Amino acid sequence: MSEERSLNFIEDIIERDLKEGRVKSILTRFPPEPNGYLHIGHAKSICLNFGLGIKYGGKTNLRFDDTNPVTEETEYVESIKADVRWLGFEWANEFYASDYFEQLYGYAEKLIERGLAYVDDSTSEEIAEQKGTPTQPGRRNNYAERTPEENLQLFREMRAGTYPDGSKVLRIKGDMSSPNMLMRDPIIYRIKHAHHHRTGDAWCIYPMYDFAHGQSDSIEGITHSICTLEFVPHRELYDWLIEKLEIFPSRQYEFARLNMTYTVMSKRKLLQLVNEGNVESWDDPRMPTISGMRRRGYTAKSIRDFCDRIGVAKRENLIDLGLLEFFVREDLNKTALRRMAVLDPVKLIITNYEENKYELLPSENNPEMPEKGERMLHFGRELWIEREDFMEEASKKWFRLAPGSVVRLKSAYIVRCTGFEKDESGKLTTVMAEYIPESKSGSDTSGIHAKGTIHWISAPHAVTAEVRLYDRLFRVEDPSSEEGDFKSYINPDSLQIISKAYMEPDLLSAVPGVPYQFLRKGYFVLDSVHSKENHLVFNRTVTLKDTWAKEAKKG
RNA sequence: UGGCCUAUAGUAUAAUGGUAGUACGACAGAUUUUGGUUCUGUUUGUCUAGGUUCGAAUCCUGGUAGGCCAACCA
Repeated sequence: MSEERSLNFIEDIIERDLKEGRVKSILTRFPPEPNGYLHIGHAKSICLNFGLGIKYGGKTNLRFDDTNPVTEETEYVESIKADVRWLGFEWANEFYASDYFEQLYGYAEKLIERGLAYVDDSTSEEIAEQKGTPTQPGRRNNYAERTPEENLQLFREMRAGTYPDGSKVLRIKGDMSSPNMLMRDPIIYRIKHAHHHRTGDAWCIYPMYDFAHGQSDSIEGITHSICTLEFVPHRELYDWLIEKLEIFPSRQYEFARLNMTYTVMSKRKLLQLVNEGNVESWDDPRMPTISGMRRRGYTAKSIRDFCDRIGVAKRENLIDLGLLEFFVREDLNKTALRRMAVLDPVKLIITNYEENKYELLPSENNPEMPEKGERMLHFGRELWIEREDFMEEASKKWFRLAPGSVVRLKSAYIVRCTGFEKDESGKLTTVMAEYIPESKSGSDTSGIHAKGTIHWISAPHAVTAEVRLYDRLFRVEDPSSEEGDFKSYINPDSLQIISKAYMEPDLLSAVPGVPYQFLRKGYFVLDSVHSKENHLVFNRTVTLKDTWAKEAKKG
């Protein structure tokens, strides 16, 4: 799989750092905020960070960036850990920014003592107003004149809980006329009398991202701190703080985040879809979340291969959902057991086959893996076939059933269609055919060539199950870039429920996570949420490539 | 109207001053008891204008286009 490929720009940097001895070994980290579920964009970051650790014989930490107690929950921590593990990665250490609160507080006092930070009593509106604009410099207020002693006392009182939320902040004494807005005296501590999922009520002041992330990197000795492009402006502050604090010089590098067609990739928007009931949950199989994809039947390998292939660069991108599907099919084709299932059933009567007689016919479990063996299928007079496999008036390109046509029933006999019946409304109810006894699969002596092969299931032996077919969540390629509310571009037909499909009886023993290919219909997996012992529910992971559908569309 | 980041086939990504390549897609064909798989072939590209150089996708300058930055979010 991993044939030699050229390096991405981060690998270039790492190889140079290793070669020139700037670092002896590398240490990366995956640093999610536990305020939501991980999505495929995070998978790119996970594969990058952990992949680099593995590739260069280094290590990777999992660090929760839990500096904002009001948005973070233990539930998210657990789901994130499960998702990273499921993707196939193991972290060297599990850390939390909150582990470092005491140390970070010490750093802050150090800055105050050196006159590099001050306590500001302004409101957030005043601070914003004084900040200026990208084209106009900001101005500093009188609070910036406070002495280190004064600041130290105020900051200690902030920590002690003397002041209410929003009444004071600690700011860096930066450069109010910097073209980089982030350097204009950024806030590094704010007062929040809130319960933290790990530190409980021990703290009422919390560090901001810029005073936690880089410092955590340094504390852990992270050599290469890899983040997404929107943090580019933060790098100047990241480096400034390392220099002033005289701590381990981690370095930040930025890459372009993943965007994919027909979905959205921001936690805020995904949360909205969940909260407003557009999807069932974070792990709805239509969601671009890791948990949603897992439930849908995407494999960890296919996601890793995808992340590998899309590469790492600094250019904005919008990747075709079809590429992910390609890797899903590629993996599943090799591993999924073949089964027959009829989703939209119509009776097929083999008129010259004896009533109440059945025979058992073998069929391969996976043509890609002969060692997976065969299972036996019941064949008899009454079968279920797919409604779309019959056409009353067919063109010469039609290989399936039509009056007079000849097709192979997969792993069974060749049949010749002799007739059909419709109900009063004109809906097809039954197809009639005669089988050719000497055309039996494996020992075909009929000399007849059938152009098409269709799947089927013995009517008396079939079990029923619910099947859920999914389509893209949005009607447009890039919902976030369209006019107006992104939710107005939701695809109303993203979920189709088939309440009664017929399938092979051994599917009764299916378990979530084990993929099947329903012949000619796609890859399916048992749904981990809705499936019950007496009510099977299968999710369609992805369709098979369908060149016929494309041909038919051409007219 | 400031600063920063970016620009290579339809979509991604490589070529690190020296033959523009790879994957997906599309198209055509072969194989096939899944209109699947597999195999073969074809197709399409360096944003623009200058400059440096024997030689530029690559370096420089201007332009154009897209993205990011004015949260007590991360």
